[in-house]
Amino acid sequence: MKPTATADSRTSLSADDWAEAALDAIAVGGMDAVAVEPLARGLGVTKGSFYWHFQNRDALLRAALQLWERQQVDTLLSRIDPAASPYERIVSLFKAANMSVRDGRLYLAIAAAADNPTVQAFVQRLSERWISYLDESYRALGYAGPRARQWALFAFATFMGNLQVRRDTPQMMPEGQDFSDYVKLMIKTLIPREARGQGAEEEDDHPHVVPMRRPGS
Amino acid sequence: MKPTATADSRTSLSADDWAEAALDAIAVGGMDAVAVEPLARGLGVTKGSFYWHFQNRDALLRAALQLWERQQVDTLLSRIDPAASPYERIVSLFKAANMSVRDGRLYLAIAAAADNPTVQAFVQRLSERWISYLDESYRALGYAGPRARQWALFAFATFMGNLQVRRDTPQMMPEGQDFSDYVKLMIKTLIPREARGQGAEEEDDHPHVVPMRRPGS
DNA sequence: CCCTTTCAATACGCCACCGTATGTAGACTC
DNA sequence: GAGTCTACATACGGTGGCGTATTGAAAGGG
Repeated sequence: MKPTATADSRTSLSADDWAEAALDAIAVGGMDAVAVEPLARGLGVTKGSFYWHFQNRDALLRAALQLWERQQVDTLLSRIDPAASPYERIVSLFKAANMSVRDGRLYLAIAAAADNPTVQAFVQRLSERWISYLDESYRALGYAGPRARQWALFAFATFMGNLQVRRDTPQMMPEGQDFSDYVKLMIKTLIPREARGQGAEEEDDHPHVVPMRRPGS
Repeated sequence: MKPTATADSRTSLSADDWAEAALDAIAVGGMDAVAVEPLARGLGVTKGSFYWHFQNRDALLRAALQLWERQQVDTLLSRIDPAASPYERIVSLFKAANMSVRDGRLYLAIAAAADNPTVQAFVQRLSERWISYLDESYRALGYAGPRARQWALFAFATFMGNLQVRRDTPQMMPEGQDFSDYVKLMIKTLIPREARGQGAEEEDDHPHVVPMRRPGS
């Protein structure tokens, strides 16, 4: 697992160690926590070390964001089990979003700084990836283009919103069985019907969610 | 519309002017933008003025948050038309959430600082209010206690997520008719069935799809 | 007219962080 | 065992924001 460059590690630091420390700092204190001297203190060195590895603060930020993007893409790719049904893929994505508290905070903190030109491209690429992944899953569920995109955005927004609620008002989140029910409700609502593996290939305007009889009015 | 204390206003400032300026700054630059000297510059004065109206920066923050809370409660109360159906109330809440870009950014920025002890109480009270409002609406739609609460949280999270997407990756948001369809999809999905309110205008091309039926039917 | 009150300008010390310049201990090189 | 490269430490100047202390000016009140 590598020393991870904790303060007691006596081996010398690498640029990646700084980037990881920066991500940890972002998850806790937001983008402004990427400050050279505090990070150096946390790593048990002085900024003399930092300016050997990086040209300036922004270079560290870019390195951290690249590391973040790689990690995000990895977790996304790890969800792509080719044998899995679209339903399973969306569900596992949903559960991944609720898994690591740190990663959630990290995502939110970075996204919140999307007005920063250094950050913008990363956030856009990542968001696009997630939404595209969802989009494809919904297409595989039989939804036509625009509809699939709408469902994908809907699901993505719900993911993000849950991250937020968990971060900002965790006491609002139900616990235990109630939480399970909550998640199940969202999953059932966001993935209507076709839990079955085979993707329909219909070209209709709206979800071809056939086997639902109309409400008898 | 009151002078709003723009830089050219020659009348002397009030504490409320500072609080409003602080809210504007938060909406644009986050909590850290509540900085005495920059705000003073924006108002066309020096911090000599500020420290006459406030004891310190945190006092301004509290004043701004109180102003924010009042405004939020007002917009919430303005949604409570006693004659409106629960359906209409949720819909109008949903549309209110998509209305003012500034207010959205404001909410997100403040919520993101919920770890700050000064901010925490405000965010919790406000979130609780919104969720309770949704909760009651869902109860009025016939959902039992835990279920109504789950739907309320679900809807709230979706609201927040949409705010985020609009702030961080606005180009992901559909536009024009596609956006309308997107909103309609969310509304139809989040408010299942009981569109009893006669004000519900459904000029939709296909019959109202029943999103889900109780399991084990 | 003076005097108080209100609102603001100016000047100061303090701290945190950025970036640079330079020093330096250890390893490695031959 | 002198040179060189690596990975830091130290010291310095600069910037931006906080808070305080002091001064100033205009308005209204007696």
